[in-house]
Amino acid sequence: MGRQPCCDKLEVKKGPWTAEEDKKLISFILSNGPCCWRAVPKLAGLRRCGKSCRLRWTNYLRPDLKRGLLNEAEEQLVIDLHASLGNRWSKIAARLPGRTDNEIKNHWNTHIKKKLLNMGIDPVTHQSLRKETETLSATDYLADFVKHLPELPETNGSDENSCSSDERCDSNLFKNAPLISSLLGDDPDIPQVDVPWEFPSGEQIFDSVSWDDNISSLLDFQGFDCFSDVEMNLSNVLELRHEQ
DNA sequence: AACTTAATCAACCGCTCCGCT
DNA sequence: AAGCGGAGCGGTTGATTAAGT
Repeated sequence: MGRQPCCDKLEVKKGPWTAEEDKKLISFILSNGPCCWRAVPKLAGLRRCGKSCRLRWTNYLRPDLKRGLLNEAEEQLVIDLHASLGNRWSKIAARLPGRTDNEIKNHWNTHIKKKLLNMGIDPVTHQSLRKETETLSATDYLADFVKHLPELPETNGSDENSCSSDERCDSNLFKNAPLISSLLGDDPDIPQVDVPWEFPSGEQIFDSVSWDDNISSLLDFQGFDCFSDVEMNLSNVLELRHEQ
């Protein structure tokens, strides 16, 4: 006797949420509060799994969410927290108001991890990756790096396999390896891995604004131009929430 | 302009945790 | 104490977009 599935998989819709679905969910949650997720889809008139509704609300629709990339301070905080908490994204997210575990996890995997690696820091242990290599000379390090490059097919001297098209021979290969780049630079004896942190120019849509500002921005941002009924409920809900 | 590759992030899946009976 | 069910968590997938050729 197995456990009942959380929802009828034949009946539920999957994939990206439509604006209409978002509207229904927001309207329902604002009127009734986020409770009993299993019942939410039915009560809100959605053909979605309760789990999916919860995720959509907590990760995307919640009015107290910030939008846009994590700023430098937030990123540093994530790194610090990760060093002590590990991959406990929800715990980390709890320390960053307006950020979700999913958002932080994604940001970690796509941005921070790479930055730490570029800085010579192991993103798992937060220890320097260069412990073993920092005593090597630059030449030894370079030799060690090249030795560990993936094996490539033997060349037979023909043009199509010649070095010009070979990744191993492409100087661009080193462009993403700051340590190697620095070794190839002016002062190879002192590897410099001071890679600037890149922040795409995306400005914060929601920076440090109030809950009330956030929700009105949310409604604007989601492009719901027929939201007057929700907005009418909104101030009541907000007042209730703030009183609690 | 067309195609390919890489990057991003919303959403899903399966597991664990925890409260209730 | 054991079993059940709902909620939450973390890992992974896949669609979309951007960048490169």
